[in-house]
Amino acid sequence: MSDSQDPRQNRLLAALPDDEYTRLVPQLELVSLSLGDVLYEPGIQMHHVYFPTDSIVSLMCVMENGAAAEIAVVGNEGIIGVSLFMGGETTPSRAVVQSAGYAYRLAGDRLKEEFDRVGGRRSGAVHDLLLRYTQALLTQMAQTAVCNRHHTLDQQLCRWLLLSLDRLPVQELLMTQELIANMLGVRREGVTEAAGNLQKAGLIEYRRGHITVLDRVGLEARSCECYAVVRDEFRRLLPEGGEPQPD
Amino acid sequence: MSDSQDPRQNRLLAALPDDEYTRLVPQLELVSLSLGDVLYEPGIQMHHVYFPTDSIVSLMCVMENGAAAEIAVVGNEGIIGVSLFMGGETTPSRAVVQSAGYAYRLAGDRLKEEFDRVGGRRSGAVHDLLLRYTQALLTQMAQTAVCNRHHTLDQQLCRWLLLSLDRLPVQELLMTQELIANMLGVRREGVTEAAGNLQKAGLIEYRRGHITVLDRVGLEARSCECYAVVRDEFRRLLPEGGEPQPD
DNA sequence: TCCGATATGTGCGGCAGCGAACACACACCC
DNA sequence: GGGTGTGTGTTCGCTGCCGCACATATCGGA
Repeated sequence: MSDSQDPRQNRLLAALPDDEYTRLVPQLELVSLSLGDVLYEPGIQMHHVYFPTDSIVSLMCVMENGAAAEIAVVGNEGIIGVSLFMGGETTPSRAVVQSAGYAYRLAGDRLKEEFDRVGGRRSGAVHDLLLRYTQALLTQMAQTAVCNRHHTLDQQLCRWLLLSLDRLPVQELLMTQELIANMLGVRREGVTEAAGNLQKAGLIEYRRGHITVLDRVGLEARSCECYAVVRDEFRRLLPEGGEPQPD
Repeated sequence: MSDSQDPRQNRLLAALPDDEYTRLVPQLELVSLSLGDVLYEPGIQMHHVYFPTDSIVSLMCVMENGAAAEIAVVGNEGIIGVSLFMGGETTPSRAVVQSAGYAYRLAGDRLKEEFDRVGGRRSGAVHDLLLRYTQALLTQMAQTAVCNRHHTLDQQLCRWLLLSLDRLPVQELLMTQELIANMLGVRREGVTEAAGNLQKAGLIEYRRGHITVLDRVGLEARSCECYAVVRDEFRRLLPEGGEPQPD
């Protein structure tokens, strides 16, 4: 996994001009993230932002009674901890590692410094890039909201699989149905049924915590439009678009 | 309504330091917004941002089949058109006037100018304020997503009424059940039933497009926690908190 | 004052997802 | 290679909301 050891595996970092990038690199710290690790708790002061390379992190909204739902997913296209540069310092949501891997982390005040830097000639590449990412994040949340309202579990599962897949270098997810249910905020049995449908349709293969995607195009067809909306908006707002999809 | 003719009825404008404010004021244009007016369509280039004074605007996410859902509501605490300073220029959502009234509008490039201004001594008050507002907006969207997932229509109606009420100078809404249903992305009949429940409970009074809130505290008790989460986050992030509530 | 448009109330069958309880089956470890 | 824990499949009745169809009430203008 020497690939994950290159900060520029993260597409935000990769999109920075060389001078900004070289200024930041020495401050980046490679960290290994395990499934279930919690990067942020609601209301707790954050100290770092994270740039995933081959890990995936879910932003979850947790309610008083413990019920929860994923509101966005962040992989190598993004950053965890936008509130550190947005000015709020904390958020009411939780960040949980959904797929183990690596990320580079950076002290919040270091990022802020770079974010606020106007620079002699160049006008804040870090600043502009992070704001564009944040707008993409807004879109993802908005789409999640409307998706929760209108779409069936089958469709949402497809969307979720695709969004995760786009953020991984492989076509396989290590993920139990229980965990997926937690992310989507539904019953585990519901996921069992939906996943069974997809398997019967020959779109995925399931074996005890391993999901392999067999027919990506079929998944997209079965997914609600929310996946495409989010993907396209990321492509529009961020360099190199939503994903370096092979096909 | 001479009150609505004061830009500082809008709490973002009110929160600006005097020099920024006086620089902006001459550029502000008072506009009257009627129920149903559309300020932005998905993907269309925006030219202005809007600072509501006594109007309310809903941000809607509209799907291919026409189904829609509100993802956030903006009143005198906020601004419509964050993508103009976030860098995206457009959004995939629609902005619809939910409650008629006034707003001040400002050319996008003028706002951007002020947003990017670093200023001699002061470090971008406009910049920081708008980013904090945007973070609050993020929270509102996130909470909408989880609310759509987990809460009953009764609870959501309460939340919606309270959020709208906080953004109005009066305790009465001009709003048909049909429109509310559109906002929430549910059936009109469902709203009829939920509103009937609230009326039976003595919390509101309903008469053909007019909703009067009789027992605000009761509404809050019946609402899901989402209302309080959003309100508190606005209070935390923005000067003077979520609302100048009388009680 | 009456009419018509518009808003609201109500009743049906249907379905997706919930919550609980249980049977099975695979993987891994000793 | 046999157990044990943890994933997965399946069943039940129940509820909340949908989609449709229609009855009634209210407002505002001619």
